Amino acid sequence: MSPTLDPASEGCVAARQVLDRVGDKWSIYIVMMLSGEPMRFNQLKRSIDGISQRMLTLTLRSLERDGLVTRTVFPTVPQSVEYRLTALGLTLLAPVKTLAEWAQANAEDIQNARFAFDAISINSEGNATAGVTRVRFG
Amino acid sequence: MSPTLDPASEGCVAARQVLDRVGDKWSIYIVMMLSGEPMRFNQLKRSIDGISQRMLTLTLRSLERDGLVTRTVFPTVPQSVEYRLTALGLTLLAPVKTLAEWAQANAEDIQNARFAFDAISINSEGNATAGVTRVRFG
DNA sequence: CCGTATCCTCATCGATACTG
DNA sequence: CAGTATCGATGAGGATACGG
Repeated sequence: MSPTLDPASEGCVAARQVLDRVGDKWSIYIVMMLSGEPMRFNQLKRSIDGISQRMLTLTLRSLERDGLVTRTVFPTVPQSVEYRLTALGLTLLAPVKTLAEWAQANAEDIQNARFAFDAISINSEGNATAGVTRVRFG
Repeated sequence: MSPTLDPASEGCVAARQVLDRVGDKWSIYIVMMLSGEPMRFNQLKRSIDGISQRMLTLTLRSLERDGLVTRTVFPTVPQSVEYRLTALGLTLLAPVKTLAEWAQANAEDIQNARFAFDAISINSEGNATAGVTRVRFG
């Protein structure tokens, strides 16, 4: 079909930009947590297992900077801060879900491929037939 | 619509798995380069600007391990090695393109949001009205 | 409650040099 | 041509402590 996409092409560059944005350790979790309702800082912190206060702050700031999330301070005592997806942030959910669906659909295949690959690696790969060293499975 | 996705839910975990797979610096470029035709090692190296021999090898191995790419050695002199997307690897192109399209559609909005955010940061953020410190733009 | 500031660790990645 | 081996720099990210 498509005749090889040049890495300098718009599509490649664009893809990498989203990945730089959302490919880090925590952004996805935060975006998905906010997909339903706005949440407060510590509420997010408790919901996302393993995230440090530092990384939650940093990731939220960066999402806010990119216009995906708004931060609203309520002058209660003690203060409370609410984070909410913007309209732009909401549109991000669709492509992310597409990605998640691909993952769920193919997780098993990938697992099998890994097992097969690792199994061969252990056997020190020896028996290549006619110069072809391809992983075979199934 | 959706009532907040738990980060431990399948969708979240799945999404992070793909991102771990394809969110690194070079995988996307390689997958997209191979989307049209199979390519040889140095051919890839020349095509992907800035990639080191080391990272090309590592990334290709990891793609091979996950069953996204096949590696075929031809016993020519000097030897040549051909990399090709598997059927599974080809299916990855669709979700990646979805992501790329989102990026292209919203790149400008994100840029504007960044400019706005950075501008406010410089002004030392001062004038919050009624406890709300939201970035406003447009 | 919602952060910021420091320190420290570990993985990632580039550069370089060397083999079949 | 297609790698592997080694080293060093950089930065992401956790732990902890403190401030508004």
